[in-house]
Amino acid sequence: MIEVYAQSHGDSWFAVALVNQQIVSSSIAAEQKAVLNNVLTCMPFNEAFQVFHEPTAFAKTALSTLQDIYEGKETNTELPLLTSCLPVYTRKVLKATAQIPVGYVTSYGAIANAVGGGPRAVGNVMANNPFMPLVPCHRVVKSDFGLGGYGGGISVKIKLLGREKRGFSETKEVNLGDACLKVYPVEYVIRHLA
DNA sequence: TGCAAACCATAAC
DNA sequence: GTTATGGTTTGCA
Repeated sequence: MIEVYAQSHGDSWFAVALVNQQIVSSSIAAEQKAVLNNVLTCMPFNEAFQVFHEPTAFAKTALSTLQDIYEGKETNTELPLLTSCLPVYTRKVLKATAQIPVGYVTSYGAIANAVGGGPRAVGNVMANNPFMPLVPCHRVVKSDFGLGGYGGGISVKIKLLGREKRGFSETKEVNLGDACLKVYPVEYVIRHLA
């Protein structure tokens, strides 16, 4: 049985789907219908689910983490993501994406460089990212610092990035173990918007 | 700028 | 197997 929890805060909706204390999918969107639809379509297997209104302690933690990310806060809580049913390449991309620190962005091509494959393949993984925004796919943009897209709506991506400004000015490299990922200050993207 | 062609893993047929 | 599909990239006019 998959448990689904949804809650609104301010102008947005947050939702998570759990199966025995592990996160199967999560989402942020402007409307309740949209978040629910997101988590449900992202669920990797066909199993009965039920929507609950009283969150368990674990669900509360997950939801509040979503909210923290949405507000641009630093989050250290590591939540258990259930990725075992996803294709290997997808997992590699998600893992790399998860390493992008707050305040920085990278490009689809840069990730492709680090984990192998091509930029479009990376784009595909983002488009189907079940763990939005736990895996910060909003920090992945086009190579010219144009926005690219976002599952929760492009305006959400802009809001998120706007709140993640940390005033960094230099590019940096993140160590992925077997490879390096180049990241750029989020300011580059903001500047590109104007 | 704008457009066309190459790119690459997945899912759907 | 084969085809269709992207949250791309790059090169060239």
